[in-house]
Amino acid sequence: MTERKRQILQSAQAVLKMKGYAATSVRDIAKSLEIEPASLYSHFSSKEDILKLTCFDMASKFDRAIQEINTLYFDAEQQLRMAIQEHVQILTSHLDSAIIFLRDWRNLTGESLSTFVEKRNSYEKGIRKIIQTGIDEGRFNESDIKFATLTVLSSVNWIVEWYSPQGKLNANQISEKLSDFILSGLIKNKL
Amino acid sequence: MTERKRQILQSAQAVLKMKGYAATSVRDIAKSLEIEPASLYSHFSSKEDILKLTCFDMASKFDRAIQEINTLYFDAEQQLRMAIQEHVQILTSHLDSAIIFLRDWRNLTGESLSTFVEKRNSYEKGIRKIIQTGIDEGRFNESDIKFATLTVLSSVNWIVEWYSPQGKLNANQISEKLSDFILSGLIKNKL
DNA sequence: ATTTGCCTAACGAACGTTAGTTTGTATATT
DNA sequence: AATATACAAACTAACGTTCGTTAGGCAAAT
Repeated sequence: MTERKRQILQSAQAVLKMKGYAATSVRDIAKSLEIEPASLYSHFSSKEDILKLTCFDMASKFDRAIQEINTLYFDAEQQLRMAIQEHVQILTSHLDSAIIFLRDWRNLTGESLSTFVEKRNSYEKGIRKIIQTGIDEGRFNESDIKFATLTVLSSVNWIVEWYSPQGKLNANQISEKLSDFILSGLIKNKL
Repeated sequence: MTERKRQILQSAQAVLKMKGYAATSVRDIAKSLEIEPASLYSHFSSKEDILKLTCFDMASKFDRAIQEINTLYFDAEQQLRMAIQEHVQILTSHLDSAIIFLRDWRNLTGESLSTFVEKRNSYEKGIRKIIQTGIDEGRFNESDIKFATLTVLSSVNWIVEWYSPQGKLNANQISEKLSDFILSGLIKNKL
């Protein structure tokens, strides 16, 4: 990926996050870069190519993080805290991409869509594994695993709806608060 | 609203929830009803009209629920449990509309958009008020109020991403689990 | 001399929407 | 009972616009 391509991608993402992928035209993206629409095709093969790159880039970041954490020999609580911290870190440090990744992946088509869904499920499985470990260790409540996993992911992902780099909470403060909140709902013998 | 209009609206919502508002054409909607695109305009003034009706219908359902709960003289925990139950009930019993309401409101324009955001903020304020009461009563942790509110709403709203009427959990079971989870994160002296 | 990055011009397809008309059905009048 | 009126709901045909994309060329940098 050339410097210019990365530059264009970034500008495109800034536009896409505002109106959403489907409602944003190639001409909108071009305008933000002050170039002609056709010029984009020197760098990308299609509009969907931009979406694909963005979604898969983010997916692989999450994938890398969870793979690493899953192989570490910490206990479930520590692992979950780390996973949340990494997750929040990725979201907040690539906010434009993150918003597109979370909202617009449904506009992928064909093979891209199915591969993306696979990757997403695999990540979810990584989180689920941590929670399962916590239950097996007798540390977490024996709650519905799928339910617990989705609730964790939802509260983490929603931060893109309100997070601002100028806000009073930075990424680590958010992770900590969120981890405390989530773990108090998971950890045993505390009610 | 005539019977036919309601019928068309319902069919339109079923289509819209799948591809999203922006990616769904008027022709897609018409096809699902086996009528001509132009025929839709006997019932709706524009494509956005369908979105507007859907979003504001849902918004007023939520508004009605929170208004009622806010005026009841229960304690904060009971109020929050009720609010979550009502919220889940509304989401799950109007799943198509709920998905459009949550995902596609950004496609509203002009006055509709700003009015919608107002209504949404007002609902959020209703939830926040309950949590604030809990803190004032000394029952809830003195956490960041905005943070707590958004975390509550995020975990509740995310259920539309996985809920199925055929799933093993019904609306009330989900509300209960979710309430337990959320309240364990809010209630004092339990850690 | 080749490549990179952008341009102009334009393509066909799909878009939301309008105008005007036809059809079927329920109600009111003869 | 037969006929006229009214209205709802659909139709055909088409409008101007915007869409994503392609072809081919030009200028500057390597």
